Amino acid sequence: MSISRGTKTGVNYYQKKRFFLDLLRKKIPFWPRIALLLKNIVVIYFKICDNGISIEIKFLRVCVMNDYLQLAEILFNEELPTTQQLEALYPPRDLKDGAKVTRVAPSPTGYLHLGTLYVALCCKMTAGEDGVFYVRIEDTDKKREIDGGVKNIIDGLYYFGVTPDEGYTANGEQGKYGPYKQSQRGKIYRAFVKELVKKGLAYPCFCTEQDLAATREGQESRKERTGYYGKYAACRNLSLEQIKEKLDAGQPYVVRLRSGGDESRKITVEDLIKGKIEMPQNDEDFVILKSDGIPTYHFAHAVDDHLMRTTHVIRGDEWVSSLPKHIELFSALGFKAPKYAHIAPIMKLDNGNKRKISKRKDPEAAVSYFVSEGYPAQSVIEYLMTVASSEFEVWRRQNPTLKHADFKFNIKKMSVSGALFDHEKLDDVSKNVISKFDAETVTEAVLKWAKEYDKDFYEKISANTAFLKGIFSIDRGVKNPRKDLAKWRDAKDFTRYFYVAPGFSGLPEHIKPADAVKLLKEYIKIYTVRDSQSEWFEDLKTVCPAANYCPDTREYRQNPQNYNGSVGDFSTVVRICITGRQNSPDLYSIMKLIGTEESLNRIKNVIRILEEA
RNA sequence: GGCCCGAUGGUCAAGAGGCCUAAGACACCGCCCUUUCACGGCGGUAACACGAGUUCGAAUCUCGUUCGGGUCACCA
Repeated sequence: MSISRGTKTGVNYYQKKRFFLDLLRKKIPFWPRIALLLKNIVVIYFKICDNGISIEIKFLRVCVMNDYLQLAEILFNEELPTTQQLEALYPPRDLKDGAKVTRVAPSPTGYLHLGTLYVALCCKMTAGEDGVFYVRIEDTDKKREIDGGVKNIIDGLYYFGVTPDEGYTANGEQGKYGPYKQSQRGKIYRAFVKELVKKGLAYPCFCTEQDLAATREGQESRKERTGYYGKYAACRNLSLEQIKEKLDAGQPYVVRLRSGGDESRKITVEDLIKGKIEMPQNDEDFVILKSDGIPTYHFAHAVDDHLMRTTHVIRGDEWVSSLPKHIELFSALGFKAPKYAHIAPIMKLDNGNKRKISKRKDPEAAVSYFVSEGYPAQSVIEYLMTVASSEFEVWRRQNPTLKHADFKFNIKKMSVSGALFDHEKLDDVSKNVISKFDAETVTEAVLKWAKEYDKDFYEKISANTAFLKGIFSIDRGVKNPRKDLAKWRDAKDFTRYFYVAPGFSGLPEHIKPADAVKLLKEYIKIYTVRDSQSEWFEDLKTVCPAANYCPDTREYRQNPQNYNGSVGDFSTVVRICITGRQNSPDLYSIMKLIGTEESLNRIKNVIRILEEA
């Protein structure tokens, strides 16, 4: 991070320039101007005697200070810590060299957003073992705040294992850099605003909404850049008397930064993800303290991230455009700016156009969606990791058993533009995750999910959990497990035929119903539960000749013309009888699990249907 | 509209002037394995937005066009 004009002293380039311009433009009334000049002379004299450098710097401070000092006292007539005290209260962190301090700063306006989770994950991965990842609550907009908003967010973060080291945690506030809720940091913000006012870097503005709308309209009709800057900054040069008058009249006001920026000059920011970003300097006198005394995001960001000693500000890239404001703020406050990393948002396809995933339109925007669908937390995190880093998947294949946190995450390698949310990919990732779970884990998870999100299903499966576990034990725990389940909600359909006999939806075309009937009739005569799958299969083979089906698949493949079908086809018929589908886990296990009687009933039922047809 | 940013298959992406006849993953299709269903293995379809320039040589650097995204509040 760098700024095109360095600031070596307490007073920056903007201030110097502004003072001279104001002087030249005669914005300062006549007598004070003379007074200023007189004082000026003295200072200049001093400075020349001293060391002869930075004459104008000292003079600004001395001359205008009186009014500003008074203003500050009037505006902030309360006991406030000094900024020096605050600096001492929140000293630089004692961490290993190169350790990173990151944070996620959600506002409690609803549920946890997928984007917030994503950013939080990147923050936590960046902080790693040595660093600190903390949660700060940005509740500076009281209008949008909702009840339980903070809890929603923290619970969500914990559910997905993106647990903070500091700030808002499950155990309440933790850490020495708090409070971590902006609504509780009023004095801190006001202390810094006061300091700014003292330096002439901030001033009260009494413009009403209507005033602002009017200037905006004027600007628009003249095709000028809109905003509160330069000559449009109506309250910028109010005299102390004028301000007092309005204050006495009880007019509400905001505090604005007195910007020293020049729109024709550029700032350069080295973003960790996007690289070099060049933008015009900020020249807007934007609001730093709202009329309710609460700071805006911009101001809170500068103060909090400085005081909380954040080293890496990782946030959504919708913030890129306010970077000039933040840079100027850090400079005005005399803070060292943190490193920035702006993450591209997760997008959605909407009518062929990409757009940011939206709370209103997309169920996936709320992480609660993934919870209610029954995606294991780990699946969502794994998926988010694949989006965050293209190297993650390769690493995962090489290290199937390690935790995602062991992956060496490099935020610099993140994609510059937004990725489309890919449901199919999520399902694939999740199937892999679930396929590695053991039966016990799956059973418990499904039970837990169903209890919360599908009562009927829960009633059904909780009656006999051993049976349920039996279902999930089939083909599980082997070297290459099946991948039937992407989410717990899938379990309902997946387990359905274990509980109720399936409907009959027909045979594949190449199997003649008459043949099927012959085979099945023979089969029910001999069916009995066997001790092994191979014995079970032998039974199928034994029945085959009844309809001239070939018991040997290889032989059948070589001479299909000699047969009506193969033992493979017959097993499909049985599968359809038992499960109602052509695709299921190991049939032998299923039949064993549902029991001989039920198996025979299902087969008999299909025989009847086929004969009636 | 101003200001920023971006553009490689349907999707996510590797790619840093010659290793590019452009990797890998998802999806799709085919084959193999297999006692069925799967799992797995192998293979296939499919991309450098367009136009100039720089260069012996461009997916890669520059400019322009087009398209896409973000942002322009007393919201974060």
